Amino acid sequence: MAHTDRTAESVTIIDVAREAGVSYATVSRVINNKAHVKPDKRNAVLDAMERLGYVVNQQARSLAGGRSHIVGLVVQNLGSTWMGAIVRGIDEELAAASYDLMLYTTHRISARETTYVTTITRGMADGLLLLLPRDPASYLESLHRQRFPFVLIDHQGIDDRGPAVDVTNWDGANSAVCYLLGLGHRRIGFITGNLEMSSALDRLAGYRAALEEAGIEFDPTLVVEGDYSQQRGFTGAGVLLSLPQRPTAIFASNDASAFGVMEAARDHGFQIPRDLSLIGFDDIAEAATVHPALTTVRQPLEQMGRIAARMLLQIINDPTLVLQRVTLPTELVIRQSCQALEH
Amino acid sequence: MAHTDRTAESVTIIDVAREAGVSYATVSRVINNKAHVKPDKRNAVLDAMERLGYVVNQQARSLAGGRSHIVGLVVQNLGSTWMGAIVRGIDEELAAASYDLMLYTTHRISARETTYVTTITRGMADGLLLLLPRDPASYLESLHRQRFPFVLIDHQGIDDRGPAVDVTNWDGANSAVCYLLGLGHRRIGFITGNLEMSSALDRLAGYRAALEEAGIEFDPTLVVEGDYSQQRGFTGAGVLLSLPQRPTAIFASNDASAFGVMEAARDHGFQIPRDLSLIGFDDIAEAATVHPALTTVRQPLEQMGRIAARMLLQIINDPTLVLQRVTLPTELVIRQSCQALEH
DNA sequence: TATAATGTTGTAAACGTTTACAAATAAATA
DNA sequence: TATTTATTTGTAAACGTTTACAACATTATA
Repeated sequence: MAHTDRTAESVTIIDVAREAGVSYATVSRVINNKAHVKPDKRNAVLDAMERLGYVVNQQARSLAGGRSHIVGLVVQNLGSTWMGAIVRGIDEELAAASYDLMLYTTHRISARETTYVTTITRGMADGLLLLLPRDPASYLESLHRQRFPFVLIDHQGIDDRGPAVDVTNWDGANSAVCYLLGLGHRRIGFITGNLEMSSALDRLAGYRAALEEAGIEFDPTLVVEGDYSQQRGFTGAGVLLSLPQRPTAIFASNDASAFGVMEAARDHGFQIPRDLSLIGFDDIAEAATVHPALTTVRQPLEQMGRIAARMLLQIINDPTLVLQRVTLPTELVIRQSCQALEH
Repeated sequence: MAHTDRTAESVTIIDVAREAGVSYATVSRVINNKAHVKPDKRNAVLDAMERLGYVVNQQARSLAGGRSHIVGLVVQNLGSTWMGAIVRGIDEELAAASYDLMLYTTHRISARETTYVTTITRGMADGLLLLLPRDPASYLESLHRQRFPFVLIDHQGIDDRGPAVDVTNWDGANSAVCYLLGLGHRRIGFITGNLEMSSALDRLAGYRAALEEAGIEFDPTLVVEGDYSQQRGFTGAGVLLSLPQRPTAIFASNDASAFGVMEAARDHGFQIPRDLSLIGFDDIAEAATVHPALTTVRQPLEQMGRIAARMLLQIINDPTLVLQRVTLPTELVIRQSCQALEH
């Protein structure tokens, strides 16, 4: 209420102790919710804290051996809806535990790798969330050796060992293609993601498996390499649609490239879904608002973030814990971008 | 090279001092590039640091009264290309100064406002970058009173006082509309941004001024309210295109809503630019790859981030410095989404 | 060469916490 | 009630730095 800015000159644990008439150790116990404090003293401390507008000094706390209450987030870049959703989930979960988020870009890390990771692990952060690091092998190894808490998001890890969160990429791709097959499509184009990422590989494998199951021979000309960008989706679709025997449906490895396919289709005078069926992957917000609304494979992005954060917090609180990889289910969301093939 | 992980057990300034045969104060001087250290000792320390793999403990450093080398970034959400570009600029600039980035969401701040801001200012961060906070008045005031270093990005501030970075929103909108007028358009639709933001207000004013200059009476039915989202751009364009006297051109307050206009135009069977000219604002990456490529008003997003970060660093290093608002120029980027009106 | 001025180095205290340990108090047992 | 045991509280040291100050070494000036 009225305790606005007396705080400006730094209220310490000692000020609180004096105000409450106890020792500073007792104040520390109250702050950290430790046992062995009588209810009346506890209340006195709480009151004093409120009155003085005390806030803990994290630096001092973590220097003294406690937790820093900071989690590091390693990302490539923040400019995608995809990332935004995951980070939102992470942030919500961390906020609930009053943890803060430190941002590290992979760009920086690769520069002075080991030193940088050491800097992070040396006190600055209690744990690390690695969001799709392209080639994390080297510092992953280092983190592992130092037994520093970390969780991988949407990445296979070095050997599938250790805590991670991902989704059923193979299943998702597989069911998307099965859906198209069910609609009567036989020539189904595929635009890959960035093939350095395991998610892209898994989706490709899911596509191929679905065709194989259906007894359709794999045609490499129907697969073009992309990189999860709208631009590459556009050019890839351009190639596919210019084929002598063009595909009647295209499965794009993510929504962004599917939007590129939409552009290309329009350029070629094809209407979706009448002349071409289209499926994406991710279900980012735009997928529902685009026209025609995009049929796509939903990844529970926000939930991925939440769960990863929760796992990390668990490990931080109990370092002996050995958590396994969590794989969340994908789900085919049927909208207006596909239709049955007419003969 | 070979100093991989001896670091695991925490190398301190004292270890370095022992190794180099000097006192720890000297080591501190070397680390902070202070004067009064003989070259040979300086080198001895540098060598020892390298040999031991020393990295500074930020917590201890800032507790002892130094800088934390952390800058806080306050944002609403990370899911837009727009934000991604700005943050990239910020990150690059900070990396060069070996500053780290702490992420704070406005969502969190509003919850326990003053306390939260105090927490940040009390040691955790040396300064704050405020990226488009919707209504920052209350904590802005608090920051100002505490003389805590901060820089506003793309926001007017309480009274236009204090350090900030923004762009010529009015000019940009004005020149876009002038361009359309030059092409012969007279009925020009406008889709606003989120009118709680000053940028949206400025762009609207620029639009109105251009019409007025050209002696065209302002027609309120040609202005529909949006919120910078693709979705609202779509619905807004729907309204405009269904008008008995539909506009021959639309100026959307940002690229995302312009993409919505594209969808709507297609739905109505209008082809851009033949039947409808369209201009956006921002020049995000997709603007160039979309089809037809979008004519738009470019904001130097990455540069905004860079400059804001640089200003903040300046203020941190010299708190007496009084920096003024920096307004960067926008630029009309002409692509394929507009054409001259035929009579 | 003696002295002042300047440059270099080291010692000690401080920053705000946590935590091991000791002391004091209260409760339980004989 | 005397003694043991458990609970509560306080004191002191530590975490890894920065920085004021004092001490020492060097160079410049007279």
